[in-house]
Amino acid sequence: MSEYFEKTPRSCQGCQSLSSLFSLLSKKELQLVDANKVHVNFKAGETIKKQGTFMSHVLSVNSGLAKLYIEGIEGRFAILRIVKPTSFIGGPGIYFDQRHHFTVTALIDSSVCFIDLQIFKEILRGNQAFAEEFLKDFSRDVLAVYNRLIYLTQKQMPGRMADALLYLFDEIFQQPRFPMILSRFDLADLSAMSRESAVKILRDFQKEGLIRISDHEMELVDEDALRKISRIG
Amino acid sequence: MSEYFEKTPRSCQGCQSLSSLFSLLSKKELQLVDANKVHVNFKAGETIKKQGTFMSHVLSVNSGLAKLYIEGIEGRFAILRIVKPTSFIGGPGIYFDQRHHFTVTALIDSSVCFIDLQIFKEILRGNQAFAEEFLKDFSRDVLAVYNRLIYLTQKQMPGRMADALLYLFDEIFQQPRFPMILSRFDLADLSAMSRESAVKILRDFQKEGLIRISDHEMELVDEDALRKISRIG
DNA sequence: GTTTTTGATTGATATATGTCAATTTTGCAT
DNA sequence: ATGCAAAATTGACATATATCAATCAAAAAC
Repeated sequence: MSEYFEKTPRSCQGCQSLSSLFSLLSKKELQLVDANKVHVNFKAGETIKKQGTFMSHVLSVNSGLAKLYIEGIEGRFAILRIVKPTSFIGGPGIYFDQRHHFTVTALIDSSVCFIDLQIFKEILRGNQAFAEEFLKDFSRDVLAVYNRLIYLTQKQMPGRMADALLYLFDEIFQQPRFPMILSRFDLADLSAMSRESAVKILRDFQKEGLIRISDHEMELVDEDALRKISRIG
Repeated sequence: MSEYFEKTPRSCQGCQSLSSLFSLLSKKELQLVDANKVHVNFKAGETIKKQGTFMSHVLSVNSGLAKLYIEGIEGRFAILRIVKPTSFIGGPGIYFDQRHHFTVTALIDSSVCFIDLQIFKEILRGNQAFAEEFLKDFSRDVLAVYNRLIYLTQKQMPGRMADALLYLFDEIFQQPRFPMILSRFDLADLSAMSRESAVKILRDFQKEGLIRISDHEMELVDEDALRKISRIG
């Protein structure tokens, strides 16, 4: 394990990497978080949180990128979303059973703060605005899963793959050209198909000039066409 | 429209039909609910709440049965769950955008209380135990959607249909014999397949003696076999 | 009671998708 | 650089699934 505790723990006070959610905390509350957090660095490929384990902490991703996925049937995975810096990871376990219901794995070297769950809940109880914003965040995540459910079950493979690529564009990189941090396997898990099918669809997209894949880089060449494929399913 | 206001509005106080969630309210809070609710009866087939509309109220289903579904792509639906009496319907819209993100339709004659959303939120803010229980409920719903996402994308049709039937058994009727309130279309929407495919799978199940379908009644004859089909996907 | 409409059923067919096995490429460690 | 292991690719094939068109049954409307 190459996880290690940060040698020089910064204070949460004024930390630019803390999820924006925490901007609603008072100085006192932030100090409480500070005193009950652990800051850990992960290398690409390492598991940050494992589905099924006890939820002792909630997470704030300070830097890096990670995939958040449900471990499904017989070694198959469903990626719910890609986690980008300055975002909070909680999940339905916070209030249901204090367990993690997904696994989070670093895609590139990432830095994460682990905040004590009990302290977090305590602050939620005491700070109304914070609680509302937290719930809004959580609800947005839930809606994203609704959308995922619909498009994964009601579109065919090209539409699903187009959605996956456009998701990376719209939500994660905000530019049509981005590093290929997701393997074909990951893209398959993101669009609910087999690896081989993912490869074939991507090849088709490339042949038709919709995308370009060079070493470690993906470029969405014809965004409009991809959006059309997404629309017609 | 055959919806009509109840002639003799009962008080929420002591109402046996109100979702158990509300048992955590004080007398005062319950009176507040009482003063800001409307009680409406629906006939089978009627729409109780329509996706996309403004969420002015949250719902408590007092009696009857309803299907709760997302309207997806080009007239296709994804049933998230069947709503049985004494259950609460809110959804991610409460904290996200005050909109309904699913449609609820009565499967049989049903009676529903509409509780003013602002009042509901006010009570949530003031009653910690109630808020926690509400969040636990909501989280359970979210987990059910996670499960649904996995089984709908990672199992094939027989497994999905077996899951749908076992869901009706386990969660809704709690007995292997139950009225066929869901059309084949509904069962298809519940297991993410076409009507025709649903018909065929059900015919196969019947041929193999796993289920029995007589007029308006469904019986799960060989539960173990269905569970096995569910398991192997 | 008859007509009309809706839902259920069926089989034939086309398409989508997964699986398998073989091959190539790539990344990594020596 | 060299070799090894993992990932990506490919095409052939089998299977799963949707679609279509036609028929049948049942419920609702007249």
